[in-house]
Amino acid sequence: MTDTKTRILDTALNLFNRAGERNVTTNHIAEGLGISPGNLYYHYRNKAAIVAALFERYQEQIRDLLTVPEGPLTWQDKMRYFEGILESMWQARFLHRDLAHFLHQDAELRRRYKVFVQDSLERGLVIYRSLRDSGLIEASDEELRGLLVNTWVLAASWPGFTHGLNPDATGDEALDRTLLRQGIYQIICLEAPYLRGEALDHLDAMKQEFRTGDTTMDLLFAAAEAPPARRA
Amino acid sequence: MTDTKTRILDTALNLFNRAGERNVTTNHIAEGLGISPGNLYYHYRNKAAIVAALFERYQEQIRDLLTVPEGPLTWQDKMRYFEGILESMWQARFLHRDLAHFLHQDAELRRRYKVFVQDSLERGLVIYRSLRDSGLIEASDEELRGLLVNTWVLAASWPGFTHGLNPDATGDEALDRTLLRQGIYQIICLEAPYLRGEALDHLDAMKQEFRTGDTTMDLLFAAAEAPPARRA
DNA sequence: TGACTCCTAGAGTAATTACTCTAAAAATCG
DNA sequence: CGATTTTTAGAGTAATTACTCTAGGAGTCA
Repeated sequence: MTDTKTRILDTALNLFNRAGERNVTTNHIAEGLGISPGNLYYHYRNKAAIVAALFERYQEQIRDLLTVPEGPLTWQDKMRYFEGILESMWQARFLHRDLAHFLHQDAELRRRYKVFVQDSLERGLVIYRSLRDSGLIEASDEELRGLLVNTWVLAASWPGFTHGLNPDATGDEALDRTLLRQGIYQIICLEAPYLRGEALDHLDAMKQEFRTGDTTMDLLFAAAEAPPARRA
Repeated sequence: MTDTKTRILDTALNLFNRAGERNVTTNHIAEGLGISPGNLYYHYRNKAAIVAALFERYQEQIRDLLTVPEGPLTWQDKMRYFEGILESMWQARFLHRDLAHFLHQDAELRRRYKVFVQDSLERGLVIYRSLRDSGLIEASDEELRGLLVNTWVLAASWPGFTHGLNPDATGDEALDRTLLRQGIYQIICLEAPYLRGEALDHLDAMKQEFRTGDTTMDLLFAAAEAPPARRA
């Protein structure tokens, strides 16, 4: 069995995602994996240390995913990476949800987070430029920067946004995946105007693949307005 | 003097924005405007009631701002409305920051929020369509929907995002305004690819007006990478 | 002035919760 | 096996904090 230290992290992550860090006590975590509170505090100095450890784990994942091998990128490559990143962000969604509070409490975390964002954006810019070199997108450096920031904020905020709209189905794995896919669709929308060549050819298919109309869009755009003309 | 009830709201809003709702006790609020805790509880049943009242006030503001008069819109008109909306979202930034928690706790709030988002997106769609009719933007209904959702999420998340990157200067009014303006810039970036006609003519000027390069972009993109070529 | 309602004060309480402490079991090692 | 270190248990504590309760001031209207 994996060691207690990482089992604590896994359990905490689950509970945090489900109920929000604020609503999960250290006793809950201990109870959640069948150990005593004292035991938990033997492994982690305090609750903040657990959060910090989860944060570290998350950062490493993202950093790895944003490390792209040499050579020209295909559009499929890029989408594959992208799904991984969104997936990681999704798995640690409680972090972004309660980020403001963590950063408010912990100056060291603040410093590290700032570096993390800067580093991620730089790596993202490298990727986008590589895509531009491959003729898959067309945009100025300035446009790329704007796009990148928007992509980042959207990706980081999407889990919290959708969870707010549909918090009833807590732990519904299928719905979760649907909402995650819709998030990818939204980011495709973000990039769509800049796509060229092969990427443009796949755009419609991509949109088709990730749009989850009936679940999410109908959640957002209620039936009140005129339907998309076709469905009638 | 304004009545105690709204003074409580104003004080609470300030403190919540500054420190996060979680870190502001009812005693803090009372102390903040020089009344007793008991007095506060005479006016509001509990802390959640204060949040709910602020939420209500915020929703009304946004709803009003998204109610656009008849007739064709100019691009300037639209930007004017937009600034107002962003401003309102900024003033109630603690709400979006801690939204997940509030929605988690209160089923009624959840219902109202969902309706609010749907209503806002519908109103936004009306505005975008009107801009399309005026020849200021060109996009399919589907593209408009995607754009709209992204705009909403970005606008709602921007305050929390920037605050996370620079939480040291709490209450620095000048910096706050700068970050708000950068948020508008980001949304311009979002819309830019769809602009046509008169809107396109003003695009560069708009970007110029709202970009706050030295403060924010340098906050995001550290000096590590090659500078934008021009500045050297 | 007197009665009545609205508003205010502030000490006090009950419950939550992060965290501590002691001691014992389990594992590791010579 | 004996000694030492690592891991576990779980009862207990101190502090925070949302909220209550009683009692008194301040307008208002007859």
